[in-house]
Amino acid sequence: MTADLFETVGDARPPRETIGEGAALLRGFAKPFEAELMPALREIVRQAPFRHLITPGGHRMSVAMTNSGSLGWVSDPSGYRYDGIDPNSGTPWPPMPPVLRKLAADAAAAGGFNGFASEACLINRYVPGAKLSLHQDKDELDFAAPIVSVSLGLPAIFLFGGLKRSDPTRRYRLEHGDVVVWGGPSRLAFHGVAPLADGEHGLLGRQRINLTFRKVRLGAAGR
DNA sequence: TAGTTCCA
DNA sequence: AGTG
Repeated sequence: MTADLFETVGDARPPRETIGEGAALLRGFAKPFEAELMPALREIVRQAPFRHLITPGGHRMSVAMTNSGSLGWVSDPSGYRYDGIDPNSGTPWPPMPPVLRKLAADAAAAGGFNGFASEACLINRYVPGAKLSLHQDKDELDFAAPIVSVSLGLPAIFLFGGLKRSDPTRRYRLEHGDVVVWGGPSRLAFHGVAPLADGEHGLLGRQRINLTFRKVRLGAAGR
């Protein structure tokens, strides 16, 4: 009867999960932004198409990337760096749309970090089989600011470890709309993504899109 | 070492 | 198949 209805309507998972010191998983946080988000992403990708970067070790990354904002993360045989210019076009990365800025700032605040003004939004596209091995985000100059990671499309297994590569990792299934925020003592935590399982997502099809927001430069510039 | 592969 |  009605009692059965109420039992199945309630949330099975908590909306906010602590996954480490200064690290939170915000389930479904990006859902309210979805309608504005999708056209904004389409426009960014139109101006700066996804491309597969080469690591300093000479390997082609399975994840395809592009950027939005005043700075973008790039990798080539000479190393990792942030650059204001898209090496493919020779022109600046597409500006970060207000909806992306707002999503990043709101999520950071919900994760315990007020005043987050991201300068760079790295956009990663995973197709089935694509993965990101365990690594640290340490090319930024400002480690006081957190990392904000937004999941869209197919679900993925997120690996979250400690400050040493050898630290044990925990696995979290991230679904469309989930946001992970890590900073403070977790800012340099090793993390990665397991090979994407095949599937079909109603909005994005056979792919996962991840947005990673970072503050790169030191100090008040960019705030 | 934001890589791949093998093996317990 | 997942983990280390």
